[in-house]
Amino acid sequence: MPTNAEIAATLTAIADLLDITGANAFKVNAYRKAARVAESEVQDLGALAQSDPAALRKVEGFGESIAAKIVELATTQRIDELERLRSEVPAGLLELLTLQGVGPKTVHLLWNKANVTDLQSLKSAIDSGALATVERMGAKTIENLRTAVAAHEVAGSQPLRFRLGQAVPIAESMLTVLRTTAGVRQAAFAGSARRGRETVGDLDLLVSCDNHEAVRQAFLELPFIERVLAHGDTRCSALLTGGMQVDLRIVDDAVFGAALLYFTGSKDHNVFLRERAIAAGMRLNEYGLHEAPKAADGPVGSLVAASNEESIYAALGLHCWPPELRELHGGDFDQPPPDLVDVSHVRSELHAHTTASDGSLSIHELASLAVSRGFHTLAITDHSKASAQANGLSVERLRRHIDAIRAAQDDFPTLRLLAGSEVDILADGRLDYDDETLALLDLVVASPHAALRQEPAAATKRLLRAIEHPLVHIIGHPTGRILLGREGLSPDMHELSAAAAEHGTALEVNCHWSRLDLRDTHVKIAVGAGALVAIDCDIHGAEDAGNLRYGVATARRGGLMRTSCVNAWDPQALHSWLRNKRGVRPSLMAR
DNA sequence: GCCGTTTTCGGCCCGACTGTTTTCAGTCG
Repeated sequence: MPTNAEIAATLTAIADLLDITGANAFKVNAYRKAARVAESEVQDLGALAQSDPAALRKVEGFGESIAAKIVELATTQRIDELERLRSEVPAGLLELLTLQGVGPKTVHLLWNKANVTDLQSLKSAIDSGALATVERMGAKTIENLRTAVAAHEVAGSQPLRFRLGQAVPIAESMLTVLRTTAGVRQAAFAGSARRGRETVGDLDLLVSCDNHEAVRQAFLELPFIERVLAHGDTRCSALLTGGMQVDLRIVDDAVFGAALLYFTGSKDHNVFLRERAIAAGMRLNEYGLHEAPKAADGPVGSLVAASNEESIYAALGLHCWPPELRELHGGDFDQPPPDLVDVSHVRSELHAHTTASDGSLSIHELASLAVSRGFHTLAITDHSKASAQANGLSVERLRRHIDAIRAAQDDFPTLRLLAGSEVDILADGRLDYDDETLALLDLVVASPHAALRQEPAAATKRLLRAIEHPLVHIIGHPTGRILLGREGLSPDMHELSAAAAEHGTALEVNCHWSRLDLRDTHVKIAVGAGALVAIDCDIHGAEDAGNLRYGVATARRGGLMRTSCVNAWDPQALHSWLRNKRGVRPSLMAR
């Protein structure tokens, strides 16, 4: 049965092939949008296609034709239309679409006028001079193709993605420099980084100022810029060392909000807002919300809103939705957004390591860090014995460690120190300490660290057993995935979330930018099931505290409200849950 | 191909930049 990711990839393949054949652009767009929907959908579309095909039609972007193709894929493992397209279009042409500056029209031209069928034949056509005889292939275009092919051979055909926690610091360091440029009023990063996506393809920087030229110059002189792709009066694009693309937009300060809204996206959200503007007799672009033109080709009417995002949403009769939720939500935007958890709500760290296992801070250093973060509770959760690579604690060492934690409590009157453990969930779901040992602890985080290539059914059973364990409070990084590195477990997240809700066990969003596990779609499932969620930095060193923002962004993308986030509770609610988690009801939770 | 507070047909977001062209096509976001 195809996964949602496989369905998305299939729909994208159809879109790419249709594009190259010169199909109607709106049709191509429909497939691309359906692919984006499939990728972020929390229902198992393959299973739905088999059990209730009619339900597919209720998903935004799936009409009669695309729903039928998903059913066809789920029941026959193939799609006739896709096979037909593949027989028609040389397979090697798809790779050309990934070249910088090369789109479907150019591929179509290369294929039909220069007999190019893959990367190799494109190189030959460039080197032999054959391309120069083709229409619209001037010297500059051919040189750009040569550069794009060379870059592609270094980077590979997968478009580069960068992890959020690596991209954001780069964006902020660039903004810090740009803010010192004369005439700069406001500066921010936008795009998928502002929406908190776990990986980003590029950086979008936005600056408002009185002097466009000065900002442009300052940008082009930034360190790490390897190649300038484009530079105009309002837009510059450059590649950084390492391959990340950075796009700078320069606008007047009066329209900063409109530009920020537009460049934050998502694409689908922009389309939604612009259509809403048209329906209301207005026009929306990056320069503001205006009254519609009097005549079809006439100038736009008077300005309605532009200086900030809130005023634009308000003028469209909408609530201002947070960037993390500006993805695909169909008609949801007419409703007020949920009261999402925020970085400022988080008042406890429930997953932290000391030098006793693989952390770099002592108990006292960790506690001081927690105090400086304004927290009321810190759980010390070093590794259990099975994590030998992380110097996991034997039962004897754990008992001494608990004593040391209890002894340190006296030095921190405003902070409640909890003696905890991050206990390995073994491959069969047993825990790495016996119940008698676990009962000594104030808090138990149970996490999978090994056997991360289990079959989904085995992984589900394994994690369910830990969720149902009465002494477990939190399931740490439930899938064990490493972004852009390791897929991790693929348990049935609906089943896990339902069990977590029933047993009062929290599922963790691990804030480290290489994990972000639970991921956004999993948080959404957990929220839908009414499960509790913990947001923890899994602190190994002081710098890890700065990752909180990434975990919170991931949780917000999943729609997590502060009432369901145990780290946002006041001390009474949190400690009451820890003592007897089954009994906790929302009335006990902090508001 | 999708969709509906202009609803089953006729729309579908819109502007910047580049390069090849003398007014525009293609790409990108």
